[in-house]
Amino acid sequence: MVRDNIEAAIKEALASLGALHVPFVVERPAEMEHGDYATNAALAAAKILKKNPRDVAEQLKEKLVSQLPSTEDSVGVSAQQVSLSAIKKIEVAGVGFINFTLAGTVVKKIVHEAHEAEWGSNILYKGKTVMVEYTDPNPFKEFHIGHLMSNAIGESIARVLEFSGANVIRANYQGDVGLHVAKAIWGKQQKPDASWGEAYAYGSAEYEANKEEIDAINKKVYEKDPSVIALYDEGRKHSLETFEKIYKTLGTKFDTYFFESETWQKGLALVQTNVGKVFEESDGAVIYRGEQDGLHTRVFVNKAGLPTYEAKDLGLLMLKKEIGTIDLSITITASEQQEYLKVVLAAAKHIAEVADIAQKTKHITHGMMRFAEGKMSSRTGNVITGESLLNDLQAEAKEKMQGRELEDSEKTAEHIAVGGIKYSVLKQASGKDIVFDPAKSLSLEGDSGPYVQYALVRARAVLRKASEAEAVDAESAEPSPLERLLVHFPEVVERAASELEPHYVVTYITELAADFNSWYASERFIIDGKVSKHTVAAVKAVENTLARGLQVLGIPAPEEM
RNA sequence: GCUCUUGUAGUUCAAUGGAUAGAACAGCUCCGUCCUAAGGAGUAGAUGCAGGUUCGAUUCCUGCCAAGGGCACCA
Repeated sequence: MVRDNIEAAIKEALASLGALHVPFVVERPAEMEHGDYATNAALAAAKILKKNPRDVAEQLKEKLVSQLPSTEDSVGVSAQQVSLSAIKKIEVAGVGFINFTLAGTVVKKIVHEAHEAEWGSNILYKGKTVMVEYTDPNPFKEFHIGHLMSNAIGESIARVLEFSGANVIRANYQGDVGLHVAKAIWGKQQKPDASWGEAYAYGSAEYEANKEEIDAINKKVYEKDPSVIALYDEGRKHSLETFEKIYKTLGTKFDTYFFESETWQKGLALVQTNVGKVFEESDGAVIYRGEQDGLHTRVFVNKAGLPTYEAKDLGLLMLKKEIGTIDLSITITASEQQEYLKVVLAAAKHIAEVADIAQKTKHITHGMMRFAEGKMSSRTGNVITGESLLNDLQAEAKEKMQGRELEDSEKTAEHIAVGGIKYSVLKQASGKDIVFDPAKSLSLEGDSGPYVQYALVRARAVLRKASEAEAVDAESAEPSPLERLLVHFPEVVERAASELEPHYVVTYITELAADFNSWYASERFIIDGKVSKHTVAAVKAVENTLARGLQVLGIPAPEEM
């Protein structure tokens, strides 16, 4: 990437000025007049050297210019090997910024080769194996909106990491034992004709009145007692199959599944062998005193001797470790589990078997999805499940498309619904609550998944028409703002990968889509059956970049809409 | 009470210690025979409060205020 080359050159120039280890950034300036890249290196160095920033900037510029070849032969440079010779202009500006403007030929070259080149340096995570655990729904319960959020974030992080060269293992951890299972089974026993969802709802509602009976079932499930096993297997299978359909719609394919029915024994064993060392007994339970790490105390094994979720999570760490060498393990959950997981990981770091994997674990959280008031129709009463949300949005999308002749309007509506939800979830930095407005998420006016999808569809339509037109050579003009924006895509994804924040990609492709739409509205591409090769190349680059951007976000790209 | 997270236009979100805080929606003005107008152009509008560090703070530190999460056998 050009950016990397500039960064390396600046490092070299700084070193020759005697300023080592200066923290600086090379970024896209807010203003196009400031060039294609800008750095605060001189400002940062001036601080360390205790000199005037402008003077340092001038010196730095001199060094950089002296590194430029005297002949401006940038035409023979390929997109991957753009060197400093690709730079047309280096300027000192403002309080001491150094701005770089790329040679027009180089911008065009990068842009026009983009559709062929394997983009991205693929260096950041090259050779690294990263496990991403996300979605985590519980069999016997509904797939709710939180799972949708976890899925959207996890899938995009997985893809962004893959873009950066990582080998990603997608993992899903599901609670197939526990009280919720017992409630569902009890409900089904009482009402054999009810659906599993209704059975669970009934069991939940009746739990207090039938506590003993349901608790007994819970124990039987753990023990795989023959009296419940048939019903258990049926319900579990039904849930998992339902989930699998949703994953398919959402575009996720998991590599591995973990279940609580596999983690609890391992976790329990880990806790038991460390009582007196890591854990202590208190009031009949086994606890970890998180206060030693500035956290709080949590119960790992309850009075009855059963493992809590904490112990099960230790068992999960064991299972993850058994998969093989993992360089980074990412877990995505709702933010309400943030403090909880800190305690579990703190305890795990004291246990030899799982200390290493605990050390490598990063927790990414998402807030709750709240709904803009009064704008959500729900067919299932008060509860909006992930499924019903998808279905409602799909129906709404289909309605919006009425009058259009599409090959597969059902599929297109699905793509729009999924894109609308995912975009809404991914457009902001993770951790905060999301206010979801269904109408806005499907609207083509303004920031939305469909808006970006639509820009892509338009670009594709132009390319189709252009392929029927006569391609003519055009005078090579200076690159347009749109083309200059296209150059930055790889570094945006790389930043998303290094910070595990997909929203950078969302912001970027939205800007790109808007710029393209603006261009589209102001320009006629095909005139009298003729189209400039130049235009075709630029549109192709837009199409390619939008498609890739959506792809790393896990947002489907419809062919038409 | 302790602790974590978050406070940016009317609303929903951006901003890597830097250049004039950037978008979208809603508002107000405009653009319809043409490659998908499900679009586009323009306009107005914001950093919770008070200190501190810095050449420079939405960003870092301290205090306050406000919202949300967590704090013993649920997940």
